[in-house]
Amino acid sequence: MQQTLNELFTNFIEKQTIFKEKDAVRPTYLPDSLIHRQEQILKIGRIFAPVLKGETPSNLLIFGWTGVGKTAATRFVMQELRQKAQEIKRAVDVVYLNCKMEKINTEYRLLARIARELGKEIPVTGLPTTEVYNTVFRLINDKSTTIIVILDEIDAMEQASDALYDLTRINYDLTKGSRVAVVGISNDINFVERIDPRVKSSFSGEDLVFPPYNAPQLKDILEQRADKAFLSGALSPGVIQKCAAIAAQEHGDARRALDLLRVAGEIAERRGQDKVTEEHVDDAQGRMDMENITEVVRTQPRQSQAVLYSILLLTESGADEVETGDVFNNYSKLCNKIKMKPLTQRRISDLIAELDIIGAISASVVSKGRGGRTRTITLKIPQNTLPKVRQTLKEELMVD
DNA sequence: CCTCCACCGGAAAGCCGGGTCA
DNA sequence: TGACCCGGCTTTCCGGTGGAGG
Repeated sequence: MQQTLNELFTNFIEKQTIFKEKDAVRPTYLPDSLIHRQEQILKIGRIFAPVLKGETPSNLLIFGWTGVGKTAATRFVMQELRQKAQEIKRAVDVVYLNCKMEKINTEYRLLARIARELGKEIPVTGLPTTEVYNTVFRLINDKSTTIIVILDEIDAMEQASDALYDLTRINYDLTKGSRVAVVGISNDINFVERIDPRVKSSFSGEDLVFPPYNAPQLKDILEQRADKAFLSGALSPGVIQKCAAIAAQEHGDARRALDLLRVAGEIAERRGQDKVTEEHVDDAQGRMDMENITEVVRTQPRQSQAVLYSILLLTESGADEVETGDVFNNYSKLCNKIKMKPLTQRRISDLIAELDIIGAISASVVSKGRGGRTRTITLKIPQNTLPKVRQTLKEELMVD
């Protein structure tokens, strides 16, 4: 056993048949140059150039589907800007925050996070929000610098417009020449319509929309990355084309294209083949779909899982459309069986709505006249991943 | 045209587990 | 130690409602 494992490892190290530098086909990799985004990069640059003269730049909102280069372009510009600022000895700080991933969705958290970025630890909770604001304010004020706060996936902060307001208002109170500019990155164009008008006005003027990449553009991007990532000759002709074509159909998502290419490579590698083929791309696509879905299901709160499982059971026993009432009854029974405290129908109603948002089900309110008003629910999990999802739910809920 | 069903969904308030601070 | 704060989840309360059936 030991022998073979050892062999496996040495084999793995010595037998590099596919990848040269795998990181280059990860979406987080920032290449030396971003192709097909020159126009946007220049525009961002134009907006922030005043920073180099110590002037206040405007706030900026950037929109576009996922994987169209918003984050990459912004990070790219900031990198260059910081470099230039260093050359001419001007203080510029860039604070990059991903609101969704870091769960920054309240005033308190945003302020605390910025404070930490500026070198001051703030407890996760406990302090009055105004005190945190004052701390952040002092930090910025004393530093006499321009701080550019990048809020990626800013939609996650929708409920916390106070926080955004704070950030845009802070400039009026600063006394020692410090400045704060905000870059909001969102994949929802309607985001602006939903935010607080006070905040909206402070973002007025500058916004930038990133169009999706088309298939040829995606092909260029993949080729640029593949050059670094793969050994020469490791890709069969047509592989890149195929990844580009698939991703182009899904709103020109470069992240998706890169993931496909990387996973296809991994599959080929694991099978001990020295060439990535189109078939590997197909397999990669299937596997990614399945993994994404099961992962989402697995990481759902237990109560949500119970609701989903109830819907799944009802669907499997015939009906392809179920209603809130049915789900609730079934859910109650399930709770009884697995000894879990059942929640109210009101709450279940919300959980159903959440499951709709994450795409596991599709639910829409319909009126059935005398039959009352309810949600009509259909399961949205693809047939081929259904067994795996059911298995996952069973394990999570520990039902037999 | 009116009724009335079976929920929807907003508001407010409670509870809990995390924390600070004097 | 006790007063107080924060965020997340949940309950309680309750007014609202599209449209089939009367």
